[in-house]
Amino acid sequence: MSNPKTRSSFKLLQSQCETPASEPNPGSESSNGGSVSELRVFVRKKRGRKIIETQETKYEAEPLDQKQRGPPEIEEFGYKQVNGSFQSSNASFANVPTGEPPPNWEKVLEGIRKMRSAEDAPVDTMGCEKAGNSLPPKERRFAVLVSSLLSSQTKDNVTHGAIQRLLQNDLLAADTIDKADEATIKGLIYPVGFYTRKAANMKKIAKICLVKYDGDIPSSLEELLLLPGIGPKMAHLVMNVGWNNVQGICVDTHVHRICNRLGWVSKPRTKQKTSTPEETRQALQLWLPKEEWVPINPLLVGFGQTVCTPLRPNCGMCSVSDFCPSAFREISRSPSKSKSSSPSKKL
DNA sequence: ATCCAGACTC
DNA sequence: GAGTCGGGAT
Repeated sequence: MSNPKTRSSFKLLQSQCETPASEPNPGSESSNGGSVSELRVFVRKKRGRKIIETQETKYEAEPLDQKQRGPPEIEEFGYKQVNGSFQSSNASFANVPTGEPPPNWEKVLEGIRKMRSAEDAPVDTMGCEKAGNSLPPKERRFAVLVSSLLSSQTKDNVTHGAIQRLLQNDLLAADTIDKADEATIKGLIYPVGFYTRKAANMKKIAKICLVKYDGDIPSSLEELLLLPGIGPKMAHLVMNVGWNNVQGICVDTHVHRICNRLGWVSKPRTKQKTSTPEETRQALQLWLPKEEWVPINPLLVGFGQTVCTPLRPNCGMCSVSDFCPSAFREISRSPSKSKSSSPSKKL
């Protein structure tokens, strides 16, 4: 059956724009850009939370002060401080999986691929990057960032419409968004999910990109994570699509849920399920070969929307249920709210 | 009325 | 860890 309500943001991943690896990385330079006049950007990490403020005063950037706060929570990204400035972390990231792969994982993956292809999944082949394709690299990357921001919790066509309206109004670049009215942006991106916050985040992101990255986007994972509204999932997506640089697996709730059902991930040194997508990502990266890091997402997203659904997984139609420890075992969620003694009576 | 799904707050 | 945001689909 067709699946018209694909809300994956990962169509972005499918058609990889040709991004020369030799592209300049303005964002990876030190954060002391300097010569921008009147603007002030504080980027600071406090107990793992983002604190980002922008004001119309003087430019000044503060790198993360991890020393003062104990061990950083993103140490695995290879974050480093050198003379108070950021350093690109690509080289320091250990990307060789060393953990023990779960049994039959290759069969399971192949089985899921078959299910997905048989189902003519429409998950991809269009997307916001189309709008960006005609743009020069810097603008294209910015469009990718905005598209990612908008696409979360939003269906493809809605996201696409919003991007088109932004494009028509010349509001898909850092400088123009920075000047634009927040209410205008809000109106243009409606009805994407959480449009109010996203409009505000777009303004902040535009300002930060303008001041700190000369209108480009951050080129490292940890700097992307500092942008408001950009969390682990989107940061990895943007690294993949925007920079063609795979730093980690893009784990959303589908990947999180399915990997746990399959018994592919667990908390360190235990057999307990992971409790967050971040935890899942780290556990998965311990053993999954890197060639699979990008394709695993669109694969499991589609699978998770059609077969291995959150509420009632269709184990009966799943060809890999024999390998799945959770097959036919997931019971309906706790009927927490049903009040009346007889839940079947509805009027 | 419930579910969806990512980032963030408390 | 639970609640919040904001629509749309069911």
